Amino acid sequence: MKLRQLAALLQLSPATVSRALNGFAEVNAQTRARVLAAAKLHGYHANTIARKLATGRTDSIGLIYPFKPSDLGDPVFLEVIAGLTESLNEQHMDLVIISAAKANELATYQRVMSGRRVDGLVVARTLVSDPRLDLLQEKNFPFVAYGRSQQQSLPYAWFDYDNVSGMQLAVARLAALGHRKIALISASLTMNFANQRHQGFIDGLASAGLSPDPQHMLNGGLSPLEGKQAMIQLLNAVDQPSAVIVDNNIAAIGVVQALQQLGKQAGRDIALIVFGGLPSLYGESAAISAIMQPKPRQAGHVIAKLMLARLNGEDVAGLNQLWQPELIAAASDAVPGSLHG
Amino acid sequence: MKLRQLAALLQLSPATVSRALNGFAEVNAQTRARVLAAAKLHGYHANTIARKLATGRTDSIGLIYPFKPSDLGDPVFLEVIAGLTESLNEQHMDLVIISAAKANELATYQRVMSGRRVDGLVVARTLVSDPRLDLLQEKNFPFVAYGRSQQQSLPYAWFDYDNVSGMQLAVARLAALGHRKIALISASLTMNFANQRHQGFIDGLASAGLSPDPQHMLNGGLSPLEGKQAMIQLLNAVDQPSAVIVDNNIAAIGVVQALQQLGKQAGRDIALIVFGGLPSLYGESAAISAIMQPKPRQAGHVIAKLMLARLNGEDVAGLNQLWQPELIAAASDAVPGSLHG
DNA sequence: CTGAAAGCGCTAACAA
DNA sequence: TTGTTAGCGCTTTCAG
Repeated sequence: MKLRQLAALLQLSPATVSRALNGFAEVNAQTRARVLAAAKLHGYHANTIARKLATGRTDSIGLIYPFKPSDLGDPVFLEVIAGLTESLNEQHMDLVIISAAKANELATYQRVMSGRRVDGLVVARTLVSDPRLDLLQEKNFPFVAYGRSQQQSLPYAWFDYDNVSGMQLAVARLAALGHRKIALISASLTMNFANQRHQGFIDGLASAGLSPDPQHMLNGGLSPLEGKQAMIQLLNAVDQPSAVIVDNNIAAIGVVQALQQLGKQAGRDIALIVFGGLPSLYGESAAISAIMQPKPRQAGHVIAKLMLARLNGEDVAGLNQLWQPELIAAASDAVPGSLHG
Repeated sequence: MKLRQLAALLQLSPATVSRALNGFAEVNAQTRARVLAAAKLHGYHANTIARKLATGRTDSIGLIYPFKPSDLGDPVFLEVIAGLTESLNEQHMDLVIISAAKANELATYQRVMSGRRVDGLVVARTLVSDPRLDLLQEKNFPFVAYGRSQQQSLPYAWFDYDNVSGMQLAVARLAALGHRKIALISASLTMNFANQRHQGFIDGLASAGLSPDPQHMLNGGLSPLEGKQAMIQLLNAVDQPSAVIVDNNIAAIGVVQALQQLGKQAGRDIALIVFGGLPSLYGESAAISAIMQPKPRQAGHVIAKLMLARLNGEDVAGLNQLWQPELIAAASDAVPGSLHG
């Protein structure tokens, strides 16, 4: 069933039927009722593609996604996506997930933008210096960044959790417990979240009157294996820290494995705080202190809102949201630092 | 930049440019080279929407997805999706994820099919009696089921792991170790995978000369909480089983939590086998015996292949694949059943 | 309030 | 091998 047929059936022009269906005000109430009834009766739905071509909009937003186990394992990210699609669907928009190998990621952006496959893009896992954002800004293509970057001269729409303050919370807590040797296990510092958390760590130490010890700051870990290796290195160090902060929950899994393997226990032998918390599916989750990014699903809703505003032509300078992480204290950081010196 | 402009630039007709770009054989080699060079130079990419309208294809397949934590936590499912998008993207097709609340899931199917938003649909988490498959078959809309159903009179394309034989493997292993009181924790038996595993359980017991004990067959669990409750019930039962099989890895997380909480250990106090294995991120994963569904990413590739064949008009009767699960033995089932009776 | 007509940007017969 | 000409199914001016 297509529009023309429906119109013929009703003895109306396609234009009127289209207007009735799309809720234009000028249509006679009775006519509209007839049209809607007939559409329902015959199960008519407008061909999405044709409508898209006519209106110029695709009613979909894209997420270019290099599928990697580490992303899939991040429950916060997945919840954000879930919230995002929820909100988009309310607006009759789709989320199109486009997988791209890391190597040709930029080329994929080019292709998607140039082919107008989507109305806008969500950029996740931002880098400190992010060529994707440069490209999008250069082409003036609508996007919302989930996470910020540090090299953009022009404003852009973004949502982010406050990585600096979140890490400061963690350090302040440990310092208050008397810890003076606090270690940090970071993801690669080219990733913006890791870079900011790293900065927050240094800031936090400074606030506590401590100075950073390069030996206690390991980076590069965004996998369980790397986290495990880093933790083993710390535990075997001559100058062992009394507390460890892990800046991401994927590496944290390896950290916990390392503790198990060496017969150590978080909260007894060493203090541990995980940024993002252990994946909620993880059994011991409740026992590990965490800096949590609250309400990830709602964060997805907000990203959708920012996107719609951007598509609506609102000034990007106002389209930012910075949410505060929260400290969820549990047993794992309960070791007073003084026991260890 | 649109096709017409590019054509004008090259002093060619739009048709020729289109043909050159789309690899039609009749185009002069030199002409094609010129066109491709110019397209590259100007970063021309065909407008996807216009192409879609002209060809009648959307070059995308859909996955209608009720976002729930349990799905997101299932790494096998996520890997399958990853593999699916990988293969589709090779064919320049997208996977469109459309989120739908459980309540209006069927209505969403109607809307998507009628609006021709996608060329085909992947149906996941099939039910023993699945109205979605009925609807798709009735409308003759292309689809591939990930998992089977049991009420379809007509053939359809599907991919599935052999749930019956997988569960038989688990039972046979435990029986061989001397266990005579084997319990099963199942997801809802309206879900086809759970139903089939349940059947495989009964079959497996029969092969071992054992008869099923209703007290040891609990169902309804597809969440950590439900798994935990079921396990606690079994552990506190007067007639305690010496071995437990959990039919899904989400509930299994709760099962492990229950063991921890009651101070029991899998492989020492009770034998445990998990269908699907514990999520790979889970620390103790390696220690838990599992029936694994091998190569989920390749399974995604296969689903893509089946879909393309279906869109190509191949007979659905031949478009099925049944993969065999594998037993990965570990310490968790090492308790001889004879110790317990 | 409704209709006629002109596209949206591309592809695909049919001609040449 | 290339060009001409119609559409794909809808929306949207512009008239009426």
